[in-house]
Amino acid sequence: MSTPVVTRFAPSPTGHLHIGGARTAIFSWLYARHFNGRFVLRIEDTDTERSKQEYTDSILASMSRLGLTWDGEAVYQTQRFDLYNKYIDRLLDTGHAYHCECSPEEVEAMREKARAEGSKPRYDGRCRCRALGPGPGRVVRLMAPREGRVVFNDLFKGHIAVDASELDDMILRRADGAPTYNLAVVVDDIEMGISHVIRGDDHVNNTPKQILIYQALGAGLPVFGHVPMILGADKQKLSKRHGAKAVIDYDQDGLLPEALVNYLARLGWSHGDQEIFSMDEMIQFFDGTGLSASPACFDPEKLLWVNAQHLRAKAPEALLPSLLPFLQAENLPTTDTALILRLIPLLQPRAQSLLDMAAGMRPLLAPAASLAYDPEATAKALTPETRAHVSALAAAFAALPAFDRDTLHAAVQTYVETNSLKFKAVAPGLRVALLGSTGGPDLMDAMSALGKTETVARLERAVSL
RNA sequence: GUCCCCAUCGUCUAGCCGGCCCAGGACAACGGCCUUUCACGCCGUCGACAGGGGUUCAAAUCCCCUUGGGGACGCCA
Repeated sequence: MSTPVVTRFAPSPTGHLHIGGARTAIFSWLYARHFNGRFVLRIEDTDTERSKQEYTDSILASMSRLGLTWDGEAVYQTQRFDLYNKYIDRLLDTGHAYHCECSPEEVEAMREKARAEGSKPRYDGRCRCRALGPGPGRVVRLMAPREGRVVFNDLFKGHIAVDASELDDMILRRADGAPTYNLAVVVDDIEMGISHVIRGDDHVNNTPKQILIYQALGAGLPVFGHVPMILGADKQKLSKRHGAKAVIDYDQDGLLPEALVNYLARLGWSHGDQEIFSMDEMIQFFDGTGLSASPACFDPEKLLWVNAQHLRAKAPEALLPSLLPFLQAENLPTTDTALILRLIPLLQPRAQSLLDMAAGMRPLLAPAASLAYDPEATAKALTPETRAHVSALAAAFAALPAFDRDTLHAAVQTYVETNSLKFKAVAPGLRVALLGSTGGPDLMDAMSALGKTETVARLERAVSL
């Protein structure tokens, strides 16, 4: 009988969900889903200066977009101050916390001094034994043990130990009465029944401090798991400059949510040599093992490749809704969904993103009148001689009983043979006449998808220009 | 400065309770094949165990040191 797994994601709404946060959320979510546990959300909005409702909304929207479903309602820390105060009072009552009247300036001076002496900057605990009561300008501090070691076994990083002398009497309640981060987190994790605290690596140093609070409270410890950070391509901490974009930005780039999740999960985690995972496979395979202990560099190119794999694996019908906005952004007509559905398979092997795909559809979807003919390609491929071939072929196509790729191919083949030509003698002209340039999907596929009327019209129009 | 963590190809990684590894896969790069173009795909090339000490018959795998990297040291979260 093991305890149920409950994990959480606890963003502070001071910005949009960026990929680093998304990745820790992914691991936390995967862990809960893998063990059929619960995954809950907590909004750490106690920094009223920087927290904004629009960011909360944005973060929740990004989570949904990525498919990271959470259980129950999100919890807001600003609504639980009574709870935190109850715990702080309990700590005060049991002698595990005390009031301190040192000013921020005094504490800063202590830190300076410690730094100058070559030790870790910390509060020296001078108010510990003064038995001060509450009062203006006073904070509540934890009566932290001065000796011993705080040790824990990290789910991903293994054994971690910190000497108690490294930790100071951290503030639990600010002078304005508001609880501090570390206190609130511990109280919430206890109250919410979190079994596994899976969070970013930047919190490893908070963990020993928080463990001290658990111990002062006489509460049992959850399992802690710190997932390594993501670094930019230059190995520096990921920032806006290094491509640390928000999840919503990737929507605009035409990335599929499942591809982004796949890439982010695979960054730092592995399951043998497998690169491409469906959401279900990730849930099935992510059991907390296989996660690297070291930071990983974000690679936009591989992300794009992963996206391409997902793009190709997806059914055209499933792709259509996500593609439509990109076509509209390209000012392409989107009313003929049957046509777009026929076009999608032609572009799937040629596009890495929905953005690519929409751009690649331009020569096929744009009205023939607005088709751009590449001057160089036209000059080269549409000579008087090839124009005659295109013209003749257009006539032949018009008479075709069917318009599938095989029929078309046979028609071209017949034309080529009866005129003792090579396939290559007519193909480039046909292509430029049809699409305006030399690149793009298979000719027969393209013509078949466009249909007889449009194809013939395009060909005739091109030779008359 | 102090503390914590980390260290395999340019990047993500497999391997890490030692021998199957003159280190495997993927992205990128480069070359080729396929081909009506562009792609896809396929084949191949380039390319790494940070350095130094140990332990051992045997170390990428265990231990120590050095170096390098990251994180953290708030009345922010």
